[in-house]
Amino acid sequence: MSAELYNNQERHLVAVDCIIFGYEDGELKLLLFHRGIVPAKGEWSLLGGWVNTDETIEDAAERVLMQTTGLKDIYLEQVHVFSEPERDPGGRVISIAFNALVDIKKHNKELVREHGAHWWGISELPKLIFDHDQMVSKALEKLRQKASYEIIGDRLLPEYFTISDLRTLYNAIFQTEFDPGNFRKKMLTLDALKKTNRKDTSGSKKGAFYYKFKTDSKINMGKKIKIV
Amino acid sequence: MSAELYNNQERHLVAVDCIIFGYEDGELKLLLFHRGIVPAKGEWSLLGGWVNTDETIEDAAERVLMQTTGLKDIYLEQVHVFSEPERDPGGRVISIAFNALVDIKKHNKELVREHGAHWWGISELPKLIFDHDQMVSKALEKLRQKASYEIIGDRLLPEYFTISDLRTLYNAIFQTEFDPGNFRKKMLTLDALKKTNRKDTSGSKKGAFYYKFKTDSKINMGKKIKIV
DNA sequence: ACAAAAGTGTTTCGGCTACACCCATGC
DNA sequence: GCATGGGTGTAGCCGAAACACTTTTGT
Repeated sequence: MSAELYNNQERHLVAVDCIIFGYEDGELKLLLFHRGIVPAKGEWSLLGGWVNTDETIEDAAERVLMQTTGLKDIYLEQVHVFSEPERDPGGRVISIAFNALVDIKKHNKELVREHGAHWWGISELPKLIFDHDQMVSKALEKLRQKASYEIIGDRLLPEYFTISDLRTLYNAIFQTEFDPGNFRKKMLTLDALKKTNRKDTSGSKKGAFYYKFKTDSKINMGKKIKIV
Repeated sequence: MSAELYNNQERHLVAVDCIIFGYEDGELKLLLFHRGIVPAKGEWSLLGGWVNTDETIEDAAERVLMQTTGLKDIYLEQVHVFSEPERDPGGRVISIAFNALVDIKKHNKELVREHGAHWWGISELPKLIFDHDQMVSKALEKLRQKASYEIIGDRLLPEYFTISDLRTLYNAIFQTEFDPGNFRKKMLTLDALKKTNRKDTSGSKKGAFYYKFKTDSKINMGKKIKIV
């Protein structure tokens, strides 16, 4: 069993591209980068990086995110593999798209600025290079699906937040307006949130209680996948 | 813009592994292979193949399936990328797992026999090489999710089938017993099936009408992804 | 006649929806 | 007091689940 067993086979460049979601000012946002290398230098793109021999693709995505945003322990999820031979005019690159959910408040703004990055509202994205538009579209689809089955705020919101914050996040994700009363009831029946006794008075005169996620997160939405 | 732009980067072997689902005798089955090359020669594995430079990973999966089973136009869906550096003792191979749904009746049995393949019931699989067990587990999860949102029989069942056939397939997929009456009603409300006037009398004295899928398949199960 | 699967009907239950309606407070 | 968002209550609707019941026909 040597490493040369498969030597007759073609080898490929493998990359990861990260769709970095954040949430700020009631809007779902994506972190995009001015591409620093040819081809398409200077255009907007997702955060990408090469996969090395001694790491998994998840490791690679984590490393690239750490180097660029200073964040660690980021939620990552595979989205889709893009492998059109001509997708990157610079050469044949197989790229795995990853969803990354980050708390905008926490990332290292210096690092990000250095890398020529900018947060864009989900509904006003610029044209992206290559097939990155497709990646974003798949990523959003996946994010919505995920958000349908579990509360995903724990990665996008700060530690303490109000139910209204959570609702506004969901409004942004699904581009709709959820009924405040029904939304609250649904979220509370899931038994994933812990009420604190502090209030946020910035949003209303009455003030809204802060909640936080229970430690055993990963609560599902009760919508069991089930047919018939 | 030359093909040598990215020449400093490490290149990797990229493979596809196909989880080939079929349905026969009321059981969900997987097509497994006696591996023909070292390492792990002779052990059971999924159908795998290398990705070439001039093709997408989907092309590669299609090609491998065609060469091995003689089938074309097979339903394929990406499942997950497996990239542990040590997952294959023969070398660092990044593998993309694909779900393939085939009509067992249609494949080229000669070709398959030549390749030392065998259909295994989903509940009595042998130990598989490498991380192929994990692949199967992810594949099943994905299949169930898919089956929850759309009727998937059109790839696994013959052209004409009874509602009972469809129910038995679903029973096999979800390892449960759906209520015959409720199942029938649910499937018919989806408006995806077309009744014929021929009957299958093999299953009962009364006989059951054959149905076929409406041409515009891809009907979803009415379970809209929706929260609140 | 009877067994056995096909197919229909009925009742109950729980969750979602669409509201109406209090509550607390800053102005 | 009144406007504003926070928070609670409730009636109606709809689909899932459970299960009784009717139909058909080979034996």
